[in-house]
Amino acid sequence: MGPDGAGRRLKRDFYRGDSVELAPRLLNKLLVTSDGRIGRIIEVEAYRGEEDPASHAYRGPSVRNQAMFGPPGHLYVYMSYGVHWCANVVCGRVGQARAVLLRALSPVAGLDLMRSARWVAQRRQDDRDLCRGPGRLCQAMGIDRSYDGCDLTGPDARLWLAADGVEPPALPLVSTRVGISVGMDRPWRFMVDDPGVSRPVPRPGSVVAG
DNA sequence: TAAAAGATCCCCT
DNA sequence: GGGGATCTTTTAT
Repeated sequence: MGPDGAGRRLKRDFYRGDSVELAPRLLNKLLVTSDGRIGRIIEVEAYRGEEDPASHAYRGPSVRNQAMFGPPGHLYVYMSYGVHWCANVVCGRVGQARAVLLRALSPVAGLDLMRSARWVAQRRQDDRDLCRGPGRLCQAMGIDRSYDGCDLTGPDARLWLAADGVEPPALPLVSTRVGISVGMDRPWRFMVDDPGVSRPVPRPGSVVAG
């Protein structure tokens, strides 16, 4: 742990690789907010710009996906079905539109803030569901439209990633991505099997290693 | 006008 | 722990 109690903040160079290469390296890293919320990344999906029919960037730049085409180390936030926000870590080079969707965290710190951000009227209040799923993750961490395009490496960042010495799994769970109708053949979903959080279940017919 | 990188919620066993 | 209805923005046709 670093002096701020949340490991060392990742720098720009960490994000320069391709999304398929970066995604498994994000596992077990910490997602940290400036108000003390910390979660360990346990599930991600890689999206690959113009080469990936499931990517928002497949048909080129638009108002929404602008951040995906920008520099690495920034965040791309979009609204899914008018209901929930989803957060992606932009990587690769400018113009490539590579990004990794953050799908689940294991809560580490600031759980009271996460709970108050999420449980307004829900009947079922289970800490295992606090950051499980891209929508719940964003709600718990306070990520909304105002975070779209923000720099995760800037000195005044409200949100960043950190490493605390816990390495990514040597053999992560791997499967096809969730909720897409094209590009289903690509095994670009990566997971840590965290007993503290509901077990992620790869879809039938998917490739599973480890 | 229709589809979307559905997930989340409630209700049920 | 599992299944189905529902939420309502954004983009593409």
